[in-house]
Amino acid sequence: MATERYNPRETEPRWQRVWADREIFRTRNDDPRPKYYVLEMFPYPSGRIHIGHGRNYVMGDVVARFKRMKGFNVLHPMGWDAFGLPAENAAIERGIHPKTWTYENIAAMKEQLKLLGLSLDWNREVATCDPDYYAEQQRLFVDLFEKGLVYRRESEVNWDPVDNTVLANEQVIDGRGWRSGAVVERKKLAQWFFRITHFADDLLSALDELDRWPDKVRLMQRNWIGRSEGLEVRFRLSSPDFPSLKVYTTRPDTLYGASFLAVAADHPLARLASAGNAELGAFIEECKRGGTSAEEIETMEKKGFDTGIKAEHPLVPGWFLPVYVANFILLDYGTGAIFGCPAHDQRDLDFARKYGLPVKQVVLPDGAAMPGDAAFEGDVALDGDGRLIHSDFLDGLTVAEAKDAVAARLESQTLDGAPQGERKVNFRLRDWGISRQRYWGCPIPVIHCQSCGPVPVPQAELPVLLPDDVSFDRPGNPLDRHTAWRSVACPRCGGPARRETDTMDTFVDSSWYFARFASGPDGALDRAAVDHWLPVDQYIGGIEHAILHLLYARFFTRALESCGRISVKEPFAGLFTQGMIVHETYKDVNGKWLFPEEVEKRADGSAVRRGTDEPVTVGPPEKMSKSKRNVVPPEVVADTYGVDCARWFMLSDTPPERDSEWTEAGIEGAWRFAQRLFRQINEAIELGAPAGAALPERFGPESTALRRAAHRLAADVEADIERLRFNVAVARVHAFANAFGEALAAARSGTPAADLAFALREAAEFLVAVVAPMVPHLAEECGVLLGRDGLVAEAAWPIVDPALLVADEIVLPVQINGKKRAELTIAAGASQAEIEAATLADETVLRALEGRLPKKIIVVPKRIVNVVV
RNA sequence: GCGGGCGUGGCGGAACCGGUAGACGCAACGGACUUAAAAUCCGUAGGGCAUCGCUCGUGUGGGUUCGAGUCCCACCGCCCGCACCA
Repeated sequence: MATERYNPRETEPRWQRVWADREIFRTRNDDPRPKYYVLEMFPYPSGRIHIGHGRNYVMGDVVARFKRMKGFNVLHPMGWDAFGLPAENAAIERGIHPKTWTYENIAAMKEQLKLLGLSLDWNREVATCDPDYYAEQQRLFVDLFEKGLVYRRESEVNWDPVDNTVLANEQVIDGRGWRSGAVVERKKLAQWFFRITHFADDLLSALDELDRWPDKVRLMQRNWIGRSEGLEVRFRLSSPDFPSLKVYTTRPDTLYGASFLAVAADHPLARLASAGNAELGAFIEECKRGGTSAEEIETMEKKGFDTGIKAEHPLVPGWFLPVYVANFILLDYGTGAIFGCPAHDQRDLDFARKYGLPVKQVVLPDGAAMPGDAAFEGDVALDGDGRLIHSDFLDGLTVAEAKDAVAARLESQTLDGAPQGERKVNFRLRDWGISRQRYWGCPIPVIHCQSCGPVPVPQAELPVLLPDDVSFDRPGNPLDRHTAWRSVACPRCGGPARRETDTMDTFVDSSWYFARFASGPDGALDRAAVDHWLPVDQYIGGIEHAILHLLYARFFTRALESCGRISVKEPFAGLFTQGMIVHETYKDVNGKWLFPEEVEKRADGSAVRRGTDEPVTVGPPEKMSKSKRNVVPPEVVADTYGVDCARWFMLSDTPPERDSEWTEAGIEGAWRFAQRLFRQINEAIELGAPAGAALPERFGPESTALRRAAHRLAADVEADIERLRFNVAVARVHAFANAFGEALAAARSGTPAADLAFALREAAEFLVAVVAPMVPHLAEECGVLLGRDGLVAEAAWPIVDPALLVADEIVLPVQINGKKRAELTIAAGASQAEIEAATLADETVLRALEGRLPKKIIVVPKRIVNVVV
């Protein structure tokens, strides 16, 4: 039979039109079926997409299509995380308005995304820069403000002293501003904060319930929140102007090993001490140099400066410790002051060695020999468990007991009329600074009045729209310079006032978009709809968002709940973090990056510039990026192989959470498979029973084997998709196609009997349904061949007969002393005794035993037999 | 610096809860079909010794166990995040 080849260039656009015309992916909130909300993290509209962007959308689409087949009312929306820095950079570099640039990018990327055949409800599309989106965000801000979850305080920014502008961390390169090259300083500005720490305990404990999140993400969030139980200890100081210093520690047990105290450079004590000490003043100034990022602060050389002030040890009257200012102490964490116990903390040890401070061991690790001397010699701090030594009343106690004993002692001891110690729960998590001194973001709806202070913009006057008439010819925030926009009347007293010119962190935009998708098109949060759809059943995105975005979204959902806007507290019930698509990089003889289509691979493994003999250097696979040109545009793939092949390839081989390499060979393999599948379906229709044939009474061994394989396929792939193990699902389809191919070959040798004809037909229908979520266009085409009514996209998942999933005979591997020596074929229901008897009667086993007597036989049901001799 | 993860044939990877390591695919090689090519189909295939078979083998080194890719300890390499990139 001259079977036609599957032609994606013709069929794919046709089926996409059919889906669009019939609006089958339009989701209604009043649909009575059980809901299922699948969401991929929405993209930043950076320009054009490459095939690497498509991976997580395709994964989400497989889940969405599969859940539809399982009878769910599926919500699968898409939008644009459209505010942010790159739009302003485009404005500065190319003179194009951020709004124009952004909306042009959205239009282009939407066209490209549509090529992928995703089952999205485009009616719910939003861009966070749409006024109706950020209008609601401003209303939510005011709600949070009124709830006391928003406040203003000073906090540090990266300051470029040449451009006189605030820099993002990524704009600070080696401690210098990216444009001016000036050494960056830390500068304090009054900024707006969300009180995320209000929910710290709940954000932490609720992680236990998120059982469909990866453990690693939950662990990262736990560590980020960083709950610790410790002690605040007040030390009496020798300074009359600063009588005591409060220190937070999680290791009060090591207090007898203390050798110094240290405070942050911007601690009030540091400022006070520097008053009469120019050298210390200079050191504090030096500490302000460099950016604000923790990475920069913690990797720089640890330095300290002795203030000359002494602190009296709270447990040993007359023992005085020096007080340092140190560049690695953060004012935001704890009390901004620490005591250093060098023997039991690595950072303190490095510091003590550098400044020649004593190092006294006070914890003896379990099993270690008692040192003769309290002075500790090593370079690796002992931060593990053990028992206290050289510590007076603590000697012999465990670390935990000693912590408690010190806390009890200091709680009852007073200094200046108050307890000297106080047990305290502390969090590493800091409140969320949302102020950005930039134009292209959601304006913070606050008006500053000289007499009334900061006043939220009244609901009736919202939204505060971004003005369009701005210029980017100078560094800094154009809103600051826009006097007409800035000047307003105070909503409270009517007096002259000015608008807040900070805009919100774009993480605010992405902290509630999933709730907006659930709501209607007018932009307001629809409580009933949000409560119906949330939480998102399956959220899919990159691991790089494991902490910040996900934590902020969890916070914001709680905040909205506490304002009475919605009833849900946790936004994402299921989370999956997918890997990136990587591609080889290519450089020509001049070191210039080349696009993949400019490179030709020769049979000998060498690479040359297409159409020439110029050699090309092939680099290792890296994340697809415009700058390295190792990108593959989706149009090119769609035109040559079709998007189903691209989808199939993206789902194949590599586990979805791992990075996957895009190769020409891989996409060709997908093409071959698509053609093979199409041929097999054609052949099955020719040889198999007609549509709707009655179930035969009896099935022979061949037809039973095929039916078992088909039903097993549907059951296994269903389980694989539920667990998002797409690569395994693909492998199972391949394995089934191999079995199907054999059955078809056997059937072709004669006229198939009724039972085999039925099984062939059934297998074809199962196969098409099973691959439909992954290659939906091809499946629709096969659906037509099968004479199916209606669209495969709207069909049901195959119904599996459980009787066909159980085998009556199994093969058990037999080990002797843990090494496999034989195989035993035995009834699936055989008892332990029967298995043991059969094992010892087996010829191969007896030969391998060489007459030795079995000491023990371990039978693991349906798994393995191990004979120990 | 701190937190988290990953490491299995030539390549991508499979292996449930500690139970046959290498499923499935790619590349390769051999064969069939063809005037030829493409396409397709069939077959071979971790290393070593080699006759059934034996032996080594999941980044490295130790350990627990009847049995370890899987659990524990130490180390090496790579990747992600670190609060103003999104």
